[in-house]
Order: sequence, then structure tokens, then C-alpha cells
Amino acid sequence: MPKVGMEPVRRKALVDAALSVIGDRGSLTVTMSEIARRAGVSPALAHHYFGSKDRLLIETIRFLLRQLRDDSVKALKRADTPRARLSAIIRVNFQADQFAPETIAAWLAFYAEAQRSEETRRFLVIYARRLRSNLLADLRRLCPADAAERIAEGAAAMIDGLYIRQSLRSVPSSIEASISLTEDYISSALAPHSKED
Amino acid sequence: MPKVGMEPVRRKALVDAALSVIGDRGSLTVTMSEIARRAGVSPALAHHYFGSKDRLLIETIRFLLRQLRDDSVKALKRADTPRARLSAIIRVNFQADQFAPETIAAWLAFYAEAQRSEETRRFLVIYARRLRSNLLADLRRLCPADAAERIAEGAAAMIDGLYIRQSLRSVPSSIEASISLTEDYISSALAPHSKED
DNA sequence: TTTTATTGATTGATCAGTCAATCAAAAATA
DNA sequence: TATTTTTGATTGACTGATCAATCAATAAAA
Repeated sequence: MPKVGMEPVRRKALVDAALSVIGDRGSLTVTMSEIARRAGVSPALAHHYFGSKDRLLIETIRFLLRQLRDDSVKALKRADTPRARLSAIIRVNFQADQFAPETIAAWLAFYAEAQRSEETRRFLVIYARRLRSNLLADLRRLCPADAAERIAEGAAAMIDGLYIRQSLRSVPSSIEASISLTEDYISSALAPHSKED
Repeated sequence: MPKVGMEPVRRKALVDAALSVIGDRGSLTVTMSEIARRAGVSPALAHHYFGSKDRLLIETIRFLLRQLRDDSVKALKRADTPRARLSAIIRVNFQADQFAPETIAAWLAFYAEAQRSEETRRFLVIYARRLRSNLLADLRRLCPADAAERIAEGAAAMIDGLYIRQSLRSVPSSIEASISLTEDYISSALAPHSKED
């Protein structure tokens, strides 16, 4: 089996496996053995490539973040008006794969971890800021700066809140319902500033 | 020392200690020894009274929930108009002690735990439903039923979202800012339904 | 004396992390 | 081309630490 060039393959497989195990378990208290087993390698190999469990977990959250960023960039490219761009941002956050129970569980686990790990916290702060500033950029074109800031703050909070509420699987709020709730918030918050009507 | 009637005293001390340790650590992966130490007793005593770590944790979240419910009941008693009651609900959720970093960390930890523990999940679902139905009751008096449902959903999500965003301590959003953001959401969502203007 | 409160000592399980050894491909050499 | 050397990939077995849970023993009240 020892073919050369396995490193990137194994790293990817281990990060995928970590995400999958974390999603299933809904917690970061997963063992290296379990992750390695799902990736089809030995626990020792996971340590070989990542050095420690913490590093593997950090790489895993970076992966999650990168994916969301890439999706955002792609979606924003397809939208032209400020209002369409706002809708695109909302849609990306509630995309099917983002809204899958395992993905939500993983994000939640990382939020909890951020209370202990400074590095994890930094990554999540990056996410929070990015969401806020993406919204802000387009809102500024639709209303005064101070209103834009408030609406961005509110919309970001609503998105995160719909997300966390979804994690309880209590009121099976659908993707569409979440999107339209956020859309309506932005629309009615913008209403007083719209030129027409 | 063995004075009779210590059980309720110890139970309370242990639950308080658990909450405190969880808040500090920002995680449920805390040891019984640590909790017991903070409560000033031996780990064995904690097991004696609670049977297991899981039970102690469950009692701890029940305590958190009961506290929030009691505060809500008290606040609602002081408000008379529907709109004032809505404000009261919002204010309770952003109360100083609820918004303290350790409390937020504890809630977050329990949300993560809810992915694994059915019992923990049930408790959080109760919280989510209560918030929603408290809001709903008064909203129904201010707008049509379908709009009330949507606004309740949105406001609950915004509250939870502001909460989780606060946990990152990135944009030091103040209590007042969070309250007014939620108030504004409700006001502007209600605007189209208001009799005047 | 019986009951309640309390603990120290111990056990058994779980895990992250280490390490020496193996195996096979690739590169170097003959 | 054939042979040897080097190197990357991989693992099984092990270690040390941590921790939940148990239990027998003690001490003080009732």
C-alpha cells in the first residue's frame, strides 16, 4: 500500500471523518481511534499527520469555515443588485448541507469548544465578522450607515438563532421558513428607508 | 460535622458548584472531583447524593431552567399591556445574570450536550417552546394569528442568536443594544398591523 | 444502638500520545 | 537492467494519565 503522496489524501480523509464523527456524536469528545477507524487508518497515523487531537480538530473547523466562505463567494458572484446579494448571503447560510443536522451539531460543538480554546474562538469570530460585514456592505447601499449596522447585527443574530434552534429539532422549521423569516426581517427593517411606497 | 439534614444543603451546593465550574471551563467535560472540591466536599459525596455525573448535570440544567422560568413569571406579573409584556420577556432573557459570560457558556455547553443526551434535549426544547409561546400569547393580541406566529419565531431566533453571538465576546454587544435590537424587530414587524399611523 | 454524613483508598475503563518495527515504492547505483 | 539504499506510509503494542464509580470504614448525631 505505501504509495507515495498519501499525505494530502489521508489528511482530507481524517478531517472528513472527524466532521462525520463529531456530527454523529454532536460533541467534540470523540476519540482519535473513532476518527481514524472511520477514515480507515490506524489511530497512530492520525497522530503522525496531525500531531495531536487538538490540531486535527482545529483543521476540521478551518475546513468547515473555508467551505462556507467558498460557497459565499460563489453565491455572491451570481448576484448583482445589493438586495439580491443580501438574499444570496441568507441562502448560503441555510443551504441544505449547512442545515444538515450533523453540520449543525458540529458547529455547535465548536461554539462550545470556543469557550476553552482561544484558537477555535478566533476562527468563529472570523465567521461572525464575515457574515456581519457581508451583510453590511450591501445594506449600506440601501439605507443610512447607522441603520445598516443595526440591520446587519439583527440579521446575523437571527441567522445564528435559527441555526441553533434548528439544533434542537423541536419545531421542525424548514429551510424555506428560515430563509423567508430572515428575508422578511430585512425587508421590513429596510421599509422605512425605501425610496418608493 | 455530620449534622442531620445536610442533603438539601449539599445538593444545592453541588449544583451551584457544577454551574460555576461549567461556566468557567465553558464545557461539560468537568470532573466530579472539581465540582466536589468547589462545593467543599469529597467526590464520593457527590456520587452519594446524585448517583452519577450525568444526574448531577441534569439537575444542574433543571436548576438553570427553573431560575429563568421564575424570573419570567415575576417579570410578566409586573407588566399589564401586551406590548409591555413582550418587553418584559425580552428584558428577562437579557438580564445581567443571564448575560454573564459563565451563564452563557453553561447554556451553550448544554446545547451541545443536547445533541447526545435525550433528557437534556427535552429540557432545552421546553425552554424553546416556553419562549415562543410566551411571545405568541401577547403577539396574538396585537396582530393576526399567522403574523403572530412568524414574529414569535423570528424574535425567539433573534434572542437566541444574540445570545450565542455574545458567547464569542467578539463584538462586545451590550445588554441594552441586544434589547433594543429585539424591540425594534418586534416594533417594525408589528408596524403594518398597528391601528394608527 | 441505629442512622446519617462523610471520606480515603481503590478499581476498572478509557484515551491521547509514543515508539520501534515493517513494508513497499522510489531513487540511486552498479 | 538488476540490485541496493533510502524514504514515506503504516501499524501494533505499550505507557501514563485521567476519571467515574465503588466500598469499607469512621464519626457524630438521634
